[in-house]
Amino acid sequence: MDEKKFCYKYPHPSVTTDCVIFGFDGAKLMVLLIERGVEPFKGRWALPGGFLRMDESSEQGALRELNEETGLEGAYIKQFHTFTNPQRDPRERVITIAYYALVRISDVKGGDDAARAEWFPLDEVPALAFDHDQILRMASRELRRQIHFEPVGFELLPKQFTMRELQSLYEAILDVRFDRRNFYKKMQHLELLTQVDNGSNSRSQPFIFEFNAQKYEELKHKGFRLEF
Amino acid sequence: MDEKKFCYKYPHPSVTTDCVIFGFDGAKLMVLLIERGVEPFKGRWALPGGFLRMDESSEQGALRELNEETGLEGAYIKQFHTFTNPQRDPRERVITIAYYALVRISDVKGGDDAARAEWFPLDEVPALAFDHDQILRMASRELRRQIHFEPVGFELLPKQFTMRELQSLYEAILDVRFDRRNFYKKMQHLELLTQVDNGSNSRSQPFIFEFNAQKYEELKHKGFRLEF
DNA sequence: TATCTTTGCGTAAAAGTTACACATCTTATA
DNA sequence: TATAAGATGTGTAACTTTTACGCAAAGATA
Repeated sequence: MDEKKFCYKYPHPSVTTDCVIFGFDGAKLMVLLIERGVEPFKGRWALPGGFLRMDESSEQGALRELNEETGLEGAYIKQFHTFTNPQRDPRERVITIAYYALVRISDVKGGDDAARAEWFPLDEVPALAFDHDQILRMASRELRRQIHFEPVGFELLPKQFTMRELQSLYEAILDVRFDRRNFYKKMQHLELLTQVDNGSNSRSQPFIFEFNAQKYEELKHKGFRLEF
Repeated sequence: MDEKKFCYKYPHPSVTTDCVIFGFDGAKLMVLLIERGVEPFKGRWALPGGFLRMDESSEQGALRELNEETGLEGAYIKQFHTFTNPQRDPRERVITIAYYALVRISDVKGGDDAARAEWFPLDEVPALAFDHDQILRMASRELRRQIHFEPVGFELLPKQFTMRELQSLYEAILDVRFDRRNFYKKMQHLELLTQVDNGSNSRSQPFIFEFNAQKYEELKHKGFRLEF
């Protein structure tokens, strides 16, 4: 079955989508990788991804791959760059449209694929297959940049969370430390969070918050910025 | 000559690069468009672009197209999105890797291509071919976003310029008005500009400035932000 | 000459950021 | 049980940045 029946006047590259799947375990930013079962780079860790079908957009393709790998539907994904180095795949010319996804680790189930999948702390990722190191680096940089302008962090947190959890998330992504009290006031001032009545209003039982989706959309449009 | 000799087991999309070429005429942000000479969309205005060759990266392809169209070498270009809607080209599946370029209008010569090319003010661009309206909108948005963080504006200005010209550029891109005196002080404080000795130090002969490339790189790395 | 515009510089009020202090409540520990 | 340790929500003063506007000097305009 090596029949090649799709013919063109000029050569065409193959097109794939790859996805950097970010999660947050409460302390560190994590990345989901899969172990390659075939050559080239057999046994090496790589980003999940696959070939783009002719009837789907790259976004649909990335969501499909994400679903096959994690069981998730409709997660937040963002296209951030297309990698086109002619030598990036040793077999043939392949360009890849790269996305990153923000997911809740607890929502991820084992994928359909038999491939072994594993979460790695972002700062402990081993050398990856192909140019995936480069893709991962750019994804991290773009996520950091995006989170300055859009409060996308909540995609990584459970629906309800404490101020400390939110702060830990931002500290992990931006790799900085904030003063707990100033962070608290800043967030309060942004009016992005809604306080949930958790009954017990005691001191060491921290308040529970939810993101205010309406305010989020507003800030996303008006331009939001988080700096300390 | 309809011989199709490049054959694959699975169908492959065509891959092109399109480029939104921005210029600044001293008052308005401009875009360079070309008039299509062939169907589909014959006679309509479109973004310059073309097919990606198998031995070049998309960046090389975009620079090549830019050179063919404007005669420019090594201009500033930035990849910002890849458009993959399966129906975006009525003939066949084509995905396009989109770039924007920042150029000095005065440096642009007529291109090699016989195609008619023309500068349009960004807010007076007619309906374009394919999905190029959408591509142009996203390019404008991304440029606005980028200019908040990186002082790329100087790519659009002559090497030497006055403070008022710089302010006009920022006002045109961001579509806002600044207080002349506050803009002046802010720029001074950033230390991004070098004052050129233009001999006559009189009041109504404004100072001439140049961008300080070293400081530019520094700010680009550290994270720069222009807000008023 | 008189008037207007442009430019560079100055300054005070408002807003935002930073660095802490503190009382309260819970949990851990002796 | 008493005490120490840690976490949380609130407050506040010093400092920096942003904003709004005044002003004099040098052309340009009439």
